[in-house]
Amino acid sequence: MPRSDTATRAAELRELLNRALIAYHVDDDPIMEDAAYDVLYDELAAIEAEHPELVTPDSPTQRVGAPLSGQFQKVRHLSPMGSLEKVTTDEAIAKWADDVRKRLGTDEPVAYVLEPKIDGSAINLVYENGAFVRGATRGDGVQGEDVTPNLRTIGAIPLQMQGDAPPLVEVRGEVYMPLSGFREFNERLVAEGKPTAPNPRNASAGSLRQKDSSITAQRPLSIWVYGTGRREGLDELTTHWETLQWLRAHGFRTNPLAERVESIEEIAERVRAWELRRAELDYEIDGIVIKVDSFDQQARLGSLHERPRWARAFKWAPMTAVTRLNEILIRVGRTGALNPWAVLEPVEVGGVTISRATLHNEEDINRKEIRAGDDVIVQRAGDVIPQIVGPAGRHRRGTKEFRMPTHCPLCGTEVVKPEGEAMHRCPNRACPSRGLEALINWVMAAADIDGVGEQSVRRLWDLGIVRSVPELYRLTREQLMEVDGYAEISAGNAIEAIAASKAIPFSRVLFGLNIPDVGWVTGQTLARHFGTVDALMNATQEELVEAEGIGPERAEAIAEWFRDDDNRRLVEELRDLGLRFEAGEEERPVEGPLTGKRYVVTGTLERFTREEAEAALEARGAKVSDSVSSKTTGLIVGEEPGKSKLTKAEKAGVPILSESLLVQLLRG
DNA sequence: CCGCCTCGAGTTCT
DNA sequence: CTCGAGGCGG
Repeated sequence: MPRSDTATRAAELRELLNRALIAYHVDDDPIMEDAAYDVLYDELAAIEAEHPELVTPDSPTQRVGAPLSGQFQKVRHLSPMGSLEKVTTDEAIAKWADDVRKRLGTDEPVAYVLEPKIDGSAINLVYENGAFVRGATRGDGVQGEDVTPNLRTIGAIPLQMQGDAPPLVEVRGEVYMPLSGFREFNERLVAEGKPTAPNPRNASAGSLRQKDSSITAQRPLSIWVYGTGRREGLDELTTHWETLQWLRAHGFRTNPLAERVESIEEIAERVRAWELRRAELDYEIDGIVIKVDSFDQQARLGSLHERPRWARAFKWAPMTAVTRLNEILIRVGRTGALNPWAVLEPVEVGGVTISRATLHNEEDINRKEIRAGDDVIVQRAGDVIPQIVGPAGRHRRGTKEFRMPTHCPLCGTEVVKPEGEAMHRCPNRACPSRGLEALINWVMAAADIDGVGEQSVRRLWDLGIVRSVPELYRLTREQLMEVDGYAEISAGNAIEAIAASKAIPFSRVLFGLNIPDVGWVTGQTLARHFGTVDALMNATQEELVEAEGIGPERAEAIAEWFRDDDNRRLVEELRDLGLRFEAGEEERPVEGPLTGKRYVVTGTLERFTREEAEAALEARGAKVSDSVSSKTTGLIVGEEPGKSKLTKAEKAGVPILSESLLVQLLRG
């Protein structure tokens, strides 16, 4: 082949391959198969090997260079890469927009551009006459590290700009690792026995700082370009939105989700829409960047402390975080169940600081490979209660699988774990933890005594003053005043509240006795069915099964509890103290306009507390339960409702009622 | 015997 | 709120 023809062919191939790269990475619309690309790439590489003088800097074969020896060079950005002021609430956005309007004049229209805030590495790319000459990390904003060889390996970064090129332009973007690529990358690391990367941001930042660009070339990196720094000869661009279009037209990968809005109200609405869409993306975004569109307005707004007044970064409170699990402790519940919980290095998740989390049971802990001493991922997804998802990355050296203690940490009794059950239990009925937890349950839940809190109960227990429910009712004001925090008046009030709680209905007394499997509802069932404690105490298993919701298992557990002499003595003691052991008014089923209906209440109501609303419904004969099923008549929804209840109601076709409808319902 | 439903129990933070 | 498990109807 004559030399000139070879040169023509090389140029053709270069042009075609570069176009294919843009189609694949930028337009997301491939123009050739991977295999075809490889064939053409090999052809070009062969020509270049034979005619080194035909190699050009923008040739796709030139994306991987020689390994770097020594440190990365520091380079000054031509114009500084500022940082954005953060906002986390709708109100803060509104306040900012207000400030913008005031500074620009209240009747001047302002348009905003919203873009996803990519969680990756901020990068500055310098193009001279259309050629990519240098790229650097953000660094401190003034100077960063020159990582040009590594950036050249990223297919989505054009080595030569498309179309007319200005003499000089700095192009800014965020290099990131797509989630799909991140998963594969970590799988490869696992296969090679290497430590995995904790998150995509670390993986991309680490990839950019490789000394050998052939390693970076193997990493699944991409870029979203979002603007320019210094630019020469681009005076025709007068808005940010136009700049994004221009960048895209010149072969840069701009994010298709970017939007231009003309009112501040739309911003709040878009922010919410994106929060929902966020989980579907193949990359992580931690917020939304909001910019005033017009360059003229941007210039007039200026900056404050190096931060532009014309832009804000809206950030969602992260719903997961990584922190150290310091210790796994055991708490023994009122039924003797051993409950492991994690002591965490305090960390902020979803706007609140988390320092502890429950870990359910041994099997669950080890299935998730949770170990004391490791860094773990803490999550607060949708719900309020934090959970530990698993270890963040590799186990630290020396951390060991969790083992439930073989003996109760409080009384030393050997722990049992019945076949097929998930929970370990301390079988000692006299275990101090059970007595204490039972007392707390009485004060906080069953009798719900005002003026005495969990901490006071614990202190009374520790001081040895109150170690049982009867002792609580024999407590004197003088004794209570030995506890910190109680003066004459508060102690007197508390003693009165304790005495008043003797009047709680029979069903609540039953709940407070700590009979296994007897809670709020079963207490009520038993009170109604048997009427008196004597009838209940002497009931056989067969008689117990007659009651609604009591099967053989519960019947046996209840009968066994009442066979125990200590328990029978407790009942007698409480009866002598004046507690109620006969069903009264409260236990009589209410007949009313809403008899036979079942409601569930979720969220915060304006005119009542949840308890008041539930009591009002029950007073009219309705049954209030706490989970939605197809049998639910209606779900009453207040502010900030539980999402799972709403979706379940929608699925089951259960009507959703507002507070005003509830009021109408109560009126009849 | 399976699947739905309900109950019990343990729980986090401000 | 969520999980585990008993109750119970199909």
